[in-house]
Amino acid sequence: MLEKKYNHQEVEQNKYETWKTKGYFKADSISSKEPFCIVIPPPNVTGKLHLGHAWDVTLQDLIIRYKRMQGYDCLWLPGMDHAGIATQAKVDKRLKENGIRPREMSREEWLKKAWSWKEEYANTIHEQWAKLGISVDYTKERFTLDAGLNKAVNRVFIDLYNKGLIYRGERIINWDPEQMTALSTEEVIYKEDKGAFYHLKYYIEGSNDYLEVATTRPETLFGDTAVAVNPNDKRYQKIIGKNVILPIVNKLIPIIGDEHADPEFGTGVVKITPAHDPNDFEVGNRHNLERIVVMNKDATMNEKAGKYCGLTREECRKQLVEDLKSLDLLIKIEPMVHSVGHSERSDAVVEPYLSKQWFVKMRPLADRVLQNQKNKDTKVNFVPTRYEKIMNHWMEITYDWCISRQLWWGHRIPAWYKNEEIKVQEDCPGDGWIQDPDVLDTWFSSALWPFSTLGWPENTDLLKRYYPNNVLVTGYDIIPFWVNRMTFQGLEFTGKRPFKDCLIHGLIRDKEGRKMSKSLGNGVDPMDVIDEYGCDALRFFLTTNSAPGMDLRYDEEKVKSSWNFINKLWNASRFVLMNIDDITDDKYDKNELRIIDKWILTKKNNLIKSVIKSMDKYNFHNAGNELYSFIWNDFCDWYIELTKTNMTITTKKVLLTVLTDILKLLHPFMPYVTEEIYGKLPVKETESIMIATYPKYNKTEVFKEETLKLEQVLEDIVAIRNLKASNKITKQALVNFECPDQALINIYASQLKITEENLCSDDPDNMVSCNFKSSNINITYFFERDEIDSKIIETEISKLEQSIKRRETLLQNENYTNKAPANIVEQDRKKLEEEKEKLSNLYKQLTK
RNA sequence: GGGCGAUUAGCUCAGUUGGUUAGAGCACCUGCCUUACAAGCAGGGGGUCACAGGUUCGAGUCCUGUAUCGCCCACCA
Repeated sequence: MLEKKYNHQEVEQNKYETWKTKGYFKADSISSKEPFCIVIPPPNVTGKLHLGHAWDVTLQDLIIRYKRMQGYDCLWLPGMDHAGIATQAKVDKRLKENGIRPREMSREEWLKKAWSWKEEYANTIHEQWAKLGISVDYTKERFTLDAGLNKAVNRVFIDLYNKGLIYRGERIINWDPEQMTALSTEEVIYKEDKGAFYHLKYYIEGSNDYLEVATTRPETLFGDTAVAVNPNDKRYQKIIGKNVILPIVNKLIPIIGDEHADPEFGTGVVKITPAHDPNDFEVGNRHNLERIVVMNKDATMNEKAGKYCGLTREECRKQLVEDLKSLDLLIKIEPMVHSVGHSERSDAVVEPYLSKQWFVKMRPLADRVLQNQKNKDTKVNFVPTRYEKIMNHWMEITYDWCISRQLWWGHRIPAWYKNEEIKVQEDCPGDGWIQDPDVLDTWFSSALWPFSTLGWPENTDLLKRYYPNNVLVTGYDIIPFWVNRMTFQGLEFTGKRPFKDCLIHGLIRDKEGRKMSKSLGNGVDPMDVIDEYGCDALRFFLTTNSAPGMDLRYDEEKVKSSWNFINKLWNASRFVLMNIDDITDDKYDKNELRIIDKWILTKKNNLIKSVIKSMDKYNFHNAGNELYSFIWNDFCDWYIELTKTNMTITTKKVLLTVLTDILKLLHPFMPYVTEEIYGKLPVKETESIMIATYPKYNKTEVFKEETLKLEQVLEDIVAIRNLKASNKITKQALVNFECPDQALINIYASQLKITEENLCSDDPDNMVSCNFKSSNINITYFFERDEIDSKIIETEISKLEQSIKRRETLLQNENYTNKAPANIVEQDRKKLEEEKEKLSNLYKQLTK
């Protein structure tokens, strides 16, 4: 027998290990079953999982458990991401805390430390996955840096290189001076910073005139190789071709005409620093300008900066501005707010930096995606669909992807150098060849995740069976980094989309709607929530409190409310189990079904139909809310109450049937408690609910007529209770039933607590009669006159009268009756009749 | 500058292809320890669906515009 109160800690103990050892999580590859595959978005091995991860994996577990119960052969493939730059930063930080300078270690030694870090955090993540109850197939687990995936990465790199889609070149890239590596544009976060516009004098050669040049970055002037004006700008047209004297440096640089200079902006004169600005780089290309790098890799000034050599960018700017001022070359400093790029990981101000890096040529790859998205049978289907636009837009504007990183933690670039020669291949070409020391952007390997984890480039059985994946579940913030790149790599290397559907969820926010972050300290550890309320309560909260694609506010009250719901389920199950211990099978005799049984069976089947519909559309909040209201309102508040007075053997079997289906429908939402209760059922099809079959709509269990009849009875009961409550009637009234069906009379009597003494056959004198009539039942309540407040009845009457009037006008409107669908009009007619009937009963109550 | 989303009950959110008196949870009010559950039961109150137009027999839902908040992308010499 169940304990009186739901105890999540006890319920959730040991079950995960049992499921795992029984092999329930494993894909079975049985060819008669239809395959269904999800690959987990691999969490970074940089730390613990947060609430966002919990949400993400819970959604996937929900889908997988649902599909598994529906008879699919489900592979949910787990794994983790080495997270190059993020992990390297963490490992370095730890080494520094222990007084070790990471860059002074040998690469091999450092990698040993990194791998042991990986082991440590992988263990934590495994423990957390277990606590979240997720049914991933651990026998297929992968890591982005393991040998198989490395093979895939090399293959893709080499192949793209041979196709001319990967090249090495000197470009302006985003440089993180703290991590001392190149970044992709996606890894740069622009923030509004307070800066200034420094207006400087660039004297024109052989003249006392100067050009007023405005810049936010005076320290880069050492790299200036021209100043540009717009060729159409009348103010400056005449001086194009002349030279100016570069302040401090005192060398001559040309004045050039270039469209890049916007006459409307600033002074209309712009200094050109091709090695430190992407636009200037382009200008430099057009005018064949020299590119002078003025900084070292740590963003300190180099020898080109003369006496400022060795200073940081910031120090240099400060001193330089002082010096310009004293030389009367500074006109003014205009404070301004402008957006400045910061490194996503280190938060360092990113330096646009001329450097030799590897790039993926994006245009052809992106075009292929755009083309494919036009075909509804082969495109990636986003849920909600609006996110498809985000991907398409990215594909339209994307430019070449810088993929080399000056890091140690990652896939080594398969390129070899000997003097000026380059060979791109997996193995060392021979003596004297040196491999590129750099590694690839983490996302280069993550982009292959949907197929590399299945054994690609080998044409494995797994790949054939589970690719394309059925659905990918991730947050909208990851679309540019990951979803987009998986899509073009999938198309390029497998010829297919990586997944059919892409279910997008939002971000978890705190109760005030703020993003959860370390700096705000408003993060919530999912493990703490699980300790306090249980995994099932957390899961139910996460899956039923937002629509697809929307953000979710974490609200402890709602987790509590989920717990309460589970407790309700627990107690309802307790009631059922207390009453069915003599049951040996659940096959009820259809001829023995009473109206209440038929009603609940009908409702249950409608529920099944509607839950499946919602689940298939990823509308989990709908499915969950429907289950909630069925269980609480229909099953507990009505059916269980109705069974109490007359518990037949058939009713017991119906109780068991309905409870079993409820547990199965709820299992994807709350695996533990459903398993616990299922285990206590006297009759069940399988040893675990995980491998039981998902309920199906059964039309032989649907009884429309009886259901309607009982619904009316229940409505009456509510109306009578309401009448008694609003009139504060405490004395038991006299009641007269005119009804051929004793079963219905019993229902009224039990729910309204009417005993034999209250029954009367004649109209008593001096009492107010209240009539409730539904189908062929006529109930008359007799109350003491002073117990009935006529004002309450009058309000009722006026409400009804208004409604009747409204409906009559509507039905007289020919536009409406002609154009509206017949069933809608019919419904209105019916309602009107009902209202009129009700009204006449109310009049009787008033007049008698 | 371009795009997207939100705006519905005191709070947090749902609301299917337009269908006519708009739902839930929490909170609130009244009455109950009724043998599964007081973390509960029974009953109840509460909304000009941001605003202004339009289409329609009918609009929370579709169209146009406005406002406020939030996000994404681009630019910012």
